[in-house]
Amino acid sequence: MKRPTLADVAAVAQVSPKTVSNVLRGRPLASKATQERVWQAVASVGYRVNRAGRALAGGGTGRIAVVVPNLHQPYYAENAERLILALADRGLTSTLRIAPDAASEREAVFGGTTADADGVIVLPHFINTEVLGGMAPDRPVVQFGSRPTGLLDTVVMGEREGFSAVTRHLLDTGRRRLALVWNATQSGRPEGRRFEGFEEALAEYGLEPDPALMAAGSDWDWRAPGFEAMTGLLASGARFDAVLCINDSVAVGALRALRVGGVRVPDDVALTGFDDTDEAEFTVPPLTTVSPEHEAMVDAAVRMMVDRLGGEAGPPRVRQTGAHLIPRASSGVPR
Amino acid sequence: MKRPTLADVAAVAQVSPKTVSNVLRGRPLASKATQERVWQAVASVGYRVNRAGRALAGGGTGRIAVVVPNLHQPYYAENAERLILALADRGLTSTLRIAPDAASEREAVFGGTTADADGVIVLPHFINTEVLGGMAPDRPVVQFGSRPTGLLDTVVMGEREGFSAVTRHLLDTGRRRLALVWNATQSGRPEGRRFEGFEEALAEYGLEPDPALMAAGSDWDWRAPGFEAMTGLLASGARFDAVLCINDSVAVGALRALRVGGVRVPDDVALTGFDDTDEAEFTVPPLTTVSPEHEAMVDAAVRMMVDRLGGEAGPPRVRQTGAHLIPRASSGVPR
DNA sequence: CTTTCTATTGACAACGCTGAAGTGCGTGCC
DNA sequence: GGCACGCACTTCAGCGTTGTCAATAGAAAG
Repeated sequence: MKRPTLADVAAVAQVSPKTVSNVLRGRPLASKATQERVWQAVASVGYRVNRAGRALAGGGTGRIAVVVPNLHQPYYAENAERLILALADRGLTSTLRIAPDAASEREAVFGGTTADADGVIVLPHFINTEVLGGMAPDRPVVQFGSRPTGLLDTVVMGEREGFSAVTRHLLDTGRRRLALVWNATQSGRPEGRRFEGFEEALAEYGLEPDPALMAAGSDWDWRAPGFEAMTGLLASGARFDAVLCINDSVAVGALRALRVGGVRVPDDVALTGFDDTDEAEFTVPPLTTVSPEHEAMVDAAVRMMVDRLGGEAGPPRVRQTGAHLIPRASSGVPR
Repeated sequence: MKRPTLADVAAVAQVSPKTVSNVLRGRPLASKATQERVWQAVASVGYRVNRAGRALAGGGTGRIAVVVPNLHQPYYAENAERLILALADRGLTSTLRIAPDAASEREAVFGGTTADADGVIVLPHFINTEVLGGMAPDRPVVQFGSRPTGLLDTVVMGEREGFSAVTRHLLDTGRRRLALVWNATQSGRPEGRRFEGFEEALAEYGLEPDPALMAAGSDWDWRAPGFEAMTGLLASGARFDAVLCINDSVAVGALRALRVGGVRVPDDVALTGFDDTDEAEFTVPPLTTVSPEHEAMVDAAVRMMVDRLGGEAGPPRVRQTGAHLIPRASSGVPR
């Protein structure tokens, strides 16, 4: 009736509970024969570990916290899903935490609200070197995306390569006046690896970014800010024949603004996003975007986590994945 | 250095650990004065309960599992977010589980994979009376959306009212040949409360559903099936002046198919969705949809959960919320 | 001035598991 | 033959919390 415990398994296998525990944890202490017997006993009584007991005794919780700022942005939802499923493949359960502001993000990474997890994978929105303030967490933390701080294991996408690829793509197809819809930054101007990729590609054509063609949405990467920024750019009277958005959601907002403004995509203006979220495939017209190689990123993040849980020491590592262009109709050649 | 325990609080407050526990759980056993003292001690040592200890001792985990089939569909991601945040408001932590198939959904509801939760809120994709097979779970389970089985507490949206409202809206604005893009059903024909709403509204105009104007996507409510179903309908040569989709994602897929087919929305054909997901606001043209009153649904679900956790007994309840039309350009009057 | 309550608090033994520290017993070595 | 050693396992105590039941004190009752 009651859920079976280690002791029940032990009784059946004719060994001590501790031995059962050792076998379950994969410790190479027991003989082959004993291991065999234990596993059979486990199966026969239908044993499943009691995580509370294990956690209390110091054996860890077997749980990884996945921390995102929200789930309504496809970028976060889709990556959270990929991470959770990948962790499950490795036998790790996960618990998702939504940290909508800087304080809760920090809390989630450094303990408080995720005390019941052995490790944390965070898709940060606020974290930066300043926020961390030199603190190092007391358990494995992997940062997924965003700028490395040097304090956490981090997986970064090929932001620079990816963005220079879209930029080149637009230049190659004859666009010359490239506008940017960015998210707000401290400095008030676009910055970061993606922007570097942009400059890099322009330079190859002997061009430079034009400040008059840059629009920043709010700090939050999302559709409405993209819409507003684009609307503002249109109202400014600036002339451009392509718009590069910092990500897909912003592009979806921008697309609508272009439509409202009577601008045809791609005939009058080409439009591109970044991230390869599902929504990009079904916009009208479908959105050209950059794939950050989701599989590779998730794989790298999970692998780093598993290694650290396995006791691997050493300074924070940074793994970089590639990025490739996904050309679609939104950046098609004008008729 | 170490995380403070009940004993530490007890020492400061000059009472036994058990009394501290009682105060923390809100038991009305201790005197006012003692309660006061305990709370101050808690604050002064910065105590936070150790959930593993509590769970082991039988005090519950204070955790609610939110179960969804996936996170890449906005409907699930957005509602999971709302639920998680609403639970947090009530002081309940949550753990999100992805159950992509019938077996894991069942497992999640009946224990196995969510043994570490005091209760479960499930946004089902597979659950039906048959799958449950008369089983009653041994802890509070609230079903969010989908068809009630009579076995679980359930929150349902105003599906019938909502769908009859969109239907009437289309009829009121002069549309007469209404097509349906549905998800696959056992019977192969559209069914369910939404369909009833459709029939009901048609009947008011002396009309009947036309089988030639019905298209079913795959079982999965998602964009690609919507695209395929719509493409098929267009290829069939059927003539229609409006398309009602079972939900927003399907509508997004259908919109693209219409566009590819050279059909103008809303000039040639009006298009509608259901669910009021974020994506509906930013399609081109923006999508007319039905809001299931998210706040009310989430509120009802959380409230039922809290009541059950509080020990409320009785047979499964069903709470129904309303639904209202959100008219947008996709169902505008043709010029 | 006992006796019986009532209100408040405490002692104790779990809960299921794991780290640390053994216990035997057979081997290999000089 | 004596001794150290390694192997295969076990014993023990305790992780932080809670339910059960006992204990204490003071008040009310007789």
